[in-house]
Amino acid sequence: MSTNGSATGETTRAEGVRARARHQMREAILETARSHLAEHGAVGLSLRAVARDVGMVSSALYRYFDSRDALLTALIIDAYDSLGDAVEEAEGACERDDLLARWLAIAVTTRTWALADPHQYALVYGSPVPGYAAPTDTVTPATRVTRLLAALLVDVEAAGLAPEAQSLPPAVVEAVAPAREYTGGHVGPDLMVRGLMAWTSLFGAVSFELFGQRHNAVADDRLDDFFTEETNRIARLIGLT
Amino acid sequence: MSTNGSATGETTRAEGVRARARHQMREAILETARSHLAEHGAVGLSLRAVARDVGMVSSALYRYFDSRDALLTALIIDAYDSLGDAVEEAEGACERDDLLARWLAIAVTTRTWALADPHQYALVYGSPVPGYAAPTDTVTPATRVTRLLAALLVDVEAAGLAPEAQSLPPAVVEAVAPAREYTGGHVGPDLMVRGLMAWTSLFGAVSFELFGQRHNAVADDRLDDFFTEETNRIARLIGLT
DNA sequence: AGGATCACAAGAGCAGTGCTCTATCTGGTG
DNA sequence: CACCAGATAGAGCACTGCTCTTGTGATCCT
Repeated sequence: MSTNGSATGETTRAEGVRARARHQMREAILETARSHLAEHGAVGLSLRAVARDVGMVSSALYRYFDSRDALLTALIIDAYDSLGDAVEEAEGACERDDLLARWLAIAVTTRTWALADPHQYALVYGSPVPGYAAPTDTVTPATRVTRLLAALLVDVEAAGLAPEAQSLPPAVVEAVAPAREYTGGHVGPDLMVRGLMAWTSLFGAVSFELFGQRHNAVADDRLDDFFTEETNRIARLIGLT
Repeated sequence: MSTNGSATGETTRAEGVRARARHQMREAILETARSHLAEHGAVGLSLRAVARDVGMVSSALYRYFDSRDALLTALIIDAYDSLGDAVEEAEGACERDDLLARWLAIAVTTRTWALADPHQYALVYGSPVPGYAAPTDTVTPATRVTRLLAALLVDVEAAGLAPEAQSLPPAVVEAVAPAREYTGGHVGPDLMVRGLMAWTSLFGAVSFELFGQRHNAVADDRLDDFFTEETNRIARLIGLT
């Protein structure tokens, strides 16, 4: 049986000093784990090193996290939430009917956040650690930014801004059915294809820049400008200009 | 001083039994390393395990590769070349003036290759192993597919197919200068921006599919169709339809 | 209040890793 | 044939994730 997992949610209530201490310990571990991640990356994250830094022996750490993977999972949720917080705040600060601003907020904030902590970005949008299957705990925080994009698409459709729809093969309509259902059916197939491509392009751009694939293609000191240009063009793709 | 590095190129000439045996040994190591990579991924690649499988003790392997990173580098070059071979062959089989076919060949072959060996794809287009700086040996094989895309863009421009150029901020023109220089200046700034976006979209799409980010957005049994739709739309972006 | 219980921490230990150093062996070359 | 560079083997170091056992101290119940 897992010693953690359930512990996260309960301890917010005042259940006793024991539970509170436990929760604080967990947070302390996570904090140093975060800094280790930022410095050495996911593959360099050592359970023992984290334990040392937090001032305990490695075996004691297993009271708080079942395994290294469990710790990594917590960090992943952490990262998703961190990105979610940043993007939601930026997007939320925009006028609701300024759809272009909302898109740009999402895009720019995502990139800024990724550049600030590349390892954290790599943890969630890089190649998954082989053999590591994302637990179901991660899916909810993972959808926070996609939910914003979905809502944006709904508003684009409602505002009648969607570009003239192309005719689509039935197979493609079926392909995007899950995504459309996610938006309550308020987004047409063509716009959904565009939206998914916008999503792909955004994270493709960030990944390429972060993982060094842009080297020798785009001037290093002009990456900002190029990204801006990209996001503007993607905005046009989904009818925002 | 490195015991390998230089050994790769020389041993093709008949320099003696010793050198030939050495080269064969290197190849044998690489072969089992390849299979280990395909099975366990990059982080799971163990030098000792490879040595065991190839029938020698781990320390002996260091005669052929200076370190685990050196072995990984060889595998990276391997992967780039494997992808380069596949894409070049597919693209080369197209009519030279059928630009759309050439694009689709590049795109489809890339995806097929990636799906066939995800770990190998992740090795070159996934998040880089932290602390690992790609040696200069890898840049040449890495450019093989981008070279094809660059040539394609040149032909698009020459054929006058490039979409009507938008006005570009000077900073963006500067940003794409390296890429344009790479094409001998035969590609205009606007088309180059489009080309780079096509490039990121392609690899963004493949990465998203491979790394599980498409889950719950695109129907699992319709990923092929969706990818086809994407490549067709990207083709339009660079004037191919 | 005393005793049972349980969460927690510590340590030893196992199997594995990358890598180094030394000793041994062997086979192509002068 | 003798020689010695090049190849191999093995021991060893410091590290990893993880388990098991033991000790300790706070909590809770009778």
